[in-house]
Amino acid sequence: MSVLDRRFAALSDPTRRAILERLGQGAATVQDLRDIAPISQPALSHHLKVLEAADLIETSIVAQTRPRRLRPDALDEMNAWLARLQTIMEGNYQRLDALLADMPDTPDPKE
Amino acid sequence: MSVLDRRFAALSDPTRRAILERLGQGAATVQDLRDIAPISQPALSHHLKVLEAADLIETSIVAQTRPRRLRPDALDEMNAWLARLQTIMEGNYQRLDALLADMPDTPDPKE
DNA sequence: TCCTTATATAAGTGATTCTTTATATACATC
DNA sequence: GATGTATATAAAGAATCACTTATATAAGGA
Repeated sequence: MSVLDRRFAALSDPTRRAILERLGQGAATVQDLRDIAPISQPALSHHLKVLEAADLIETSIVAQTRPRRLRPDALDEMNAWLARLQTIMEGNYQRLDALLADMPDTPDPKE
Repeated sequence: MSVLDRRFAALSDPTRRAILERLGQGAATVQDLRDIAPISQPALSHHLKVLEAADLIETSIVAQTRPRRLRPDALDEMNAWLARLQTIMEGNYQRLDALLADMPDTPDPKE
């Protein structure tokens, strides 16, 4: 499973999207996130693990707490993929050329 | 499961992303898509069903064939969600930059 | 040391996903 | 009507997922 696979899969869950939106306002611990959904603490920790496996968030260590924050470049790859497909769909070749020129290599969605 | 859930989940599979990229070049039947991945015809039909349930593609009927094409507005909602999160993130980092610039001393950059 | 807080991990369960082969349905052509 | 082609659906199995409760680990404070 590629990182791109994991990222899209991670975003397919509304609880995980809510976590990301909450982290958009700044770092948060598991306790801080308890009220984003009516689930158990282990379930929440599991969602965080999924998000971290997708390289969408990162973890620091402060005493017993593990504040999570968003990775700034996390969405770039997905945005690039969506933009490329949308550009193809819209037949906007100028934008496609610009996008491809910005890319280091031709992205291959297969792994 | 919301449409947004289904869309992100649909994109988490590389075979389905390959199908979408192929459909970016125009409508295609199941037979046209056979070489997208080494899977059986029912498996391919299943992927198409997932993509259609996510409102990413639509189906027409031409004799026995069922040409699929991309739905032009399919990616808008996902783009909007990603753009919003990215905006939140960027705003957060701008605020962080401002905060660091205001500080008299270099804070501990430990992460 | 003992207790509390914060988080992770284990174990188990039910639901969902992805795949296959086999079969059914719809249409075209002969 | 019989046959071939295109696609869908059914059935079944393996793998993964999302959740639970119970427990383990790690650190802080009395």
